[in-house]
Amino acid sequence: MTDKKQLLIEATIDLFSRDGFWNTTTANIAKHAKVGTGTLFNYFSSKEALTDAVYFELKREMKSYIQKDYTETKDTMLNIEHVWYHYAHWAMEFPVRYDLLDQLWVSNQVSQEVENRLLEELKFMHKLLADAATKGLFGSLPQEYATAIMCSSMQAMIKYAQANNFSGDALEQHIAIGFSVLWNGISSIEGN
Amino acid sequence: MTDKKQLLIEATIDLFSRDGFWNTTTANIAKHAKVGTGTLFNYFSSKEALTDAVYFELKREMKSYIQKDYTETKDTMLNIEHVWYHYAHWAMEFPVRYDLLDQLWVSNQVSQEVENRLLEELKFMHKLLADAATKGLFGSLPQEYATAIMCSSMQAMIKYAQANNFSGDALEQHIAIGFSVLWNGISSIEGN
DNA sequence: AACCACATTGACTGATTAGTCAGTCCATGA
DNA sequence: TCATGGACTGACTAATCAGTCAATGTGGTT
Repeated sequence: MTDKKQLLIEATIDLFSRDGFWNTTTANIAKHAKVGTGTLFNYFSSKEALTDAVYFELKREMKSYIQKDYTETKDTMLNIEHVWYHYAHWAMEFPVRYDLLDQLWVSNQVSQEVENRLLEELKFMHKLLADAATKGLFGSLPQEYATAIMCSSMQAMIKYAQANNFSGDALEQHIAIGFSVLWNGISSIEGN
Repeated sequence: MTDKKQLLIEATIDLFSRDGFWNTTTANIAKHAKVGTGTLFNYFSSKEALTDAVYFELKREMKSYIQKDYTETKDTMLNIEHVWYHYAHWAMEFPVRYDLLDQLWVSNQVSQEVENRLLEELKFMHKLLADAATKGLFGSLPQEYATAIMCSSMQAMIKYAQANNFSGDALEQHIAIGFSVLWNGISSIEGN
């Protein structure tokens, strides 16, 4: 990854997360990266391509952070809890990056092609969910629905933690409680 | 409410939900409402004012739908369940409106002034949550966090129902299961 | 008919934007 | 010292948009 390319991605992260995709001009991104506007288009063919690159970079970083210290155990719940903890910590450590990831995910700025490439990249997380479903940890809930509930619970948990500036023990406890609410909720549903 | 005003709001709902706020031009809205572009600005001082009006209208409709057949009981959980059911049914009956409400809520297109006016309008729902917190139904969870979890669970439940085109008994069951997951999760947390 | 008040219109404007391109700069090597 | 190629630049362009306004249409009153 070129120096300038990384500079442009960092500038984009800053401006997108601060002003949003639609209020950020390519000229401004170049200015913040301290390069000419033309340079941006040497590295990225369009604003969309730049957005894709930013999204990919953020998800890749998030994945690396989660996989750090990750060793799969036989207890699938523990594995999922690991992901829950590390995702939350990543979000609290890099709030700007987390907010932008959330923003790009909710809006539809990211191309299908990048989403597909990320399926490959994040395979271990999908495998985790498939394991849980196979083992009956989701009761009668379809795997996709259980996953959706997990994602939205995570979002709510992190947002509240950010809003209240949790750190240290208070943060740890909040993350743990959030996981309990989720897991107790899901496992309260009986299988067929 | 004038005829043309309502026409413009309906056109805006259609186009915003289909193409998004940023890809919808005022000229296009006017065209879809079959009025001149100038007319739009006779009724709404700006695109932002129009957006505010749309958001207010949608929330007002949603509230009316929920309050239909609503009689407060002493069992706060039942009251909340009523809201859960009716909100879900509103979303399934008016998916375009629900999607747009969600979109406007996530993005920051709506002015603070309208949000404040809506606090008044939706007071009965906030009272419901305050009651639940007072009665200890949220255990040791702060009311704001419990509320956030409810909102995100609702979002996930509705999105899944829409994606799978649930209707009839399947829909009823899905809504009920969604509430169980939420409520069992929340009430699994002990009070202090 | 004549008049008026006001609703409606759409061509127009000024501002803004993604993307271009002719030219500059500079490191390398002969 | 000069030539070469490619990285870099920012003024520029074509397109787009929110919002304006002078002209036109309309319904009511005398």
